[in-house]
Amino acid sequence: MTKNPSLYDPTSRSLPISLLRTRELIMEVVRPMLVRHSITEQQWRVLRVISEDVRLDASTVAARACLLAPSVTRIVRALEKRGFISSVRDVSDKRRTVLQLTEAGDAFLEKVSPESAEIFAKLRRTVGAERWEQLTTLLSDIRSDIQAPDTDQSDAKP
Amino acid sequence: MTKNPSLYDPTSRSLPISLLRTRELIMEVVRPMLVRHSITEQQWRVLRVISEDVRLDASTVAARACLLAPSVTRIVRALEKRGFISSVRDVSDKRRTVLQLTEAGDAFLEKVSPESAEIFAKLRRTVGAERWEQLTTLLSDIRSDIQAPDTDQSDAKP
DNA sequence: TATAGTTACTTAACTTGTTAACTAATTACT
DNA sequence: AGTAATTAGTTAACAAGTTAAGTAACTATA
Repeated sequence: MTKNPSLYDPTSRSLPISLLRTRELIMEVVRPMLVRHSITEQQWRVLRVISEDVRLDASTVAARACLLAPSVTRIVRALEKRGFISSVRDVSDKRRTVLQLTEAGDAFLEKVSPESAEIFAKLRRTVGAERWEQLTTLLSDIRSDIQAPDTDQSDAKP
Repeated sequence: MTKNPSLYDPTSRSLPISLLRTRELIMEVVRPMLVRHSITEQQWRVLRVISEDVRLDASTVAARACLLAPSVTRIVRALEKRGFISSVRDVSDKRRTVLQLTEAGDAFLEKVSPESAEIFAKLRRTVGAERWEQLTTLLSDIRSDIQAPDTDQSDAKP
């Protein structure tokens, strides 16, 4: 059996693995809070995404929360049952479902907010505010690059 | 219903969500390759992790591949069946399972390697080598910070 | 204005991940 | 040495994600 360490980056420098491990480390700190409030990670993401806009259709929420459509169907049902969001058929395009935060959903976010803020403030102190900012900015920039791979068409399809 | 945009960071700057979205964007490019070689993301991570050391126990693999123990049990069985790894009971601690890459597993990694390298080289070019390095380094550093929250014991338990 | 093609979402079947309970082995304590 | 506590891993039951097929609505085109 040949050990060939030069074939791949060490997993500590593989970007997908590195992103996953870092996220996992952060979520270990955050998860207990979500459990206390009886909400899943995915439901939490959907709430956060919906709270950013007045009205959002299900597909957009799926994309922004990194979920597939069938998962969103279930999560929306759960959040609706809990009274945190409303889902209404779009009048101008009856295929679409328009999702909105309810007052109860908004109140829930407000209730959880201080706890969440404290956790992240502490994490931010641990890694240093500067580096924290650096990371969020880098991630955001890199996503833009990948989504809109700039003017270089050298190996784009003809 | 009150829209209160100041309660939380926009999701684009929330670190857990940002890490997830960035990873998702990268995996969209990588996934077709894994599908072509009939291997799941999780199996791939386990293979990569195991390939980094001569022998590794299942718990260590679980931690490094961001998987839970029961998932590792299943994945190990699948990779073993495919002949990519061997799992043997540790002689000095009979609770432990020692995992090792087989020749076939090594050959598989070598076979997939060029494809993988090409995909990542291209991604790296897209975001710029400098920023790519910056990100991997930042992530690695930040993980160290969180794992070993340095000398500040101001709110550590007594 | 039919109709072929596409889009948005849902449902169903299957696969995976998750939690909790369990077995076996090792370590710590008296 | 003997027993309690801990650790490593597995199993089983359940929850969640995934794929593929299906329905309804909309768009483009002939």
